[in-house]
Amino acid sequence: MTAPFAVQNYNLDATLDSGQAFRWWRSGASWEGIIHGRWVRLRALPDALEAETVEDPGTWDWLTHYLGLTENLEEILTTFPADEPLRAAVQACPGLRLLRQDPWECLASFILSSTKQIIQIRQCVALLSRDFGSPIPGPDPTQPLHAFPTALQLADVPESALRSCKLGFRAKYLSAAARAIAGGDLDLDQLTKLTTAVARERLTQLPGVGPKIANCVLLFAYGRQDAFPVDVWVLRALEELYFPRRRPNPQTLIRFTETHFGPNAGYAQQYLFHYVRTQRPRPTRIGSGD
DNA sequence: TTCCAGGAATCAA
DNA sequence: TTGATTCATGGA
Repeated sequence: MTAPFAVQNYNLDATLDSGQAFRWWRSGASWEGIIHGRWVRLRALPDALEAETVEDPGTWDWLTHYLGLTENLEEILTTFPADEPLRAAVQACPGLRLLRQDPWECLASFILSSTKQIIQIRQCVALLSRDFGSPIPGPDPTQPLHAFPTALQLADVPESALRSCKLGFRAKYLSAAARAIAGGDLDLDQLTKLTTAVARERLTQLPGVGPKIANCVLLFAYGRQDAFPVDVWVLRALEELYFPRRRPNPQTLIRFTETHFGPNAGYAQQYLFHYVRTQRPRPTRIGSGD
């Protein structure tokens, strides 16, 4: 089943490969991934995206929602502050988008992301899905595919089995989170009704979820533009691009992110993140320079 | 305050 | 080839 979706200024490569989501594989000029338990192949066309599925999905709402196809990127960009770093970041990667992921998959993925690099996170997510996710139909019957395991499925998995997916010390965090969701202690659907601050507080009550991971979930799953995840890359971007001459303390930096970037701060964060990761050479580490 | 837990890729030496 | 670095959370 193939369908085209008209969209302007959508950078599929950058969006699917920008550390937001971890179940996408480049296949020639296309991307293959799994969204809500459905295999899908995506291809960029001029002013459109083409999607291919194995079965007739009926409605395509799950896909258009995930990809944020109704979002008006041009309008979002006009809300950015007119500063040089953001101008350069947007110019460096036009069409970069934010995805709208499933909250549980997003939360689980970022719990196991802590102190891991993107490639390792992808590996862990693949192993978890293979071992504990429900089988789903794919284009090649000899190649079994799996949905990302639900919280209910993971809640019953012994920690040792999670460790075999290379989760390391994060295994007990994922296990506890799965049990909290499966047992109803935390209702991910309810978070949509809460303010970002309160939702963040709920999320950080889970073990293994600090402010950075909570903000990733709030931004990448719930679309909260007032969630501004600060990881080592964004920290570097803020320091080098906005405060090149002094080293502000983290408090000052956080306050800066809360006010400077306007109503679409989350989008600004994504552009800065992608910019420092791809455009700029790794800074040469000079001993004890600071 | 500092260290460590798991671990695979990436660089510098 | 070896060795250092990367990643972010929580506990000792």
